[in-house]
Amino acid sequence: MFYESTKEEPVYPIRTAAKILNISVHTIRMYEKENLIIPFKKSTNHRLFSKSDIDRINCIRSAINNSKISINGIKTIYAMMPCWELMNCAKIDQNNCSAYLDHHGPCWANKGENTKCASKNCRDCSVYKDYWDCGSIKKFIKTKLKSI
Amino acid sequence: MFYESTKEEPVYPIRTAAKILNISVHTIRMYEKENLIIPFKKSTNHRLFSKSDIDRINCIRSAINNSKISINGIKTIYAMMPCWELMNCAKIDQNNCSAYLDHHGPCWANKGENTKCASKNCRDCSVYKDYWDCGSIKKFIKTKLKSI
DNA sequence: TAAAGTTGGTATTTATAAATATCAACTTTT
DNA sequence: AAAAGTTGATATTTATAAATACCAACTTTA
Repeated sequence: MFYESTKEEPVYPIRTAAKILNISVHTIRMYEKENLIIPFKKSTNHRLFSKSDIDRINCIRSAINNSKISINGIKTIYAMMPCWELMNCAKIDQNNCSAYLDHHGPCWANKGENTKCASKNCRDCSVYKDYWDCGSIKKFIKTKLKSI
Repeated sequence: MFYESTKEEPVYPIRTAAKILNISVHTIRMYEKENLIIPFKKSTNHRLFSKSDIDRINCIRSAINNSKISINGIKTIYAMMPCWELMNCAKIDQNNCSAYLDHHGPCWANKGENTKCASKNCRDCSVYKDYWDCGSIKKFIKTKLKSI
């Protein structure tokens, strides 16, 4: 019952989401292909979007249209997020993980085969859910560095 | 004498730099206007570029042309650099400094009026000189977090 | 079971970022 | 003092990222 009332509940089919966002269905699917979003998928492979997904996509569109950051730019900014700190990854995992080593995309597009993330659903991960704008990513870095 | 031999020595007039980089003079000036580069300026306001400047501009062009990151994207990535850590800024300076608070451009485009950076020439600062690609910025974050 | 909606794919359009061209005034060099 | 180069500013071109349109096959809904 609690879950039902959260912003995370996947409720909107893609067409409804597109209408809310005032964009085309295919634009949303492009964002998925580019690894900017991870929609919920039903067993039949149909996508469902939550209120939080709508917020997230609105943020992406603002980055593109207002801040004039390209999609590849957004992916690179996502790559700056110190996911290994949030997830408390072991040193050995870090060096097996292209999310740690690389800087071309978000961790959920890069996760290593043998890390603790490999078996997880990134849609439910805090790195994905809570850090999708530049401000919150920089804020995370600040907070972590403050504890040195 | 030692200085004369470094990569930092400003030696190329803008036209020469443009020829080396195989771009137009105005493209270089646009990068400066966008705060991606800080050319050395003679007393007559004419620009001079060092070997290091050439490397830096080549890196910027690769980000634009190969990685497909827009100029505003590059500026936002620069904004992720924890300059306050490298500079050991006082807490009080941090909260007066838009480089710390903002995330729309590099610190040298944002430095606060009353911080220790205000009177410095950013061209000579390590933040500007040593952290101009995504790899080195992420690496800095990694290294700093490791010492927690 | 008919209507409405979704899937992945390719092809096309559109919007605009990035780069270039042009300009008169000024500076440096030889 | 003439030639070469630079300055900032505006206007224009070009390259392409972002978004849209279209498609046949499949799924859901009522």
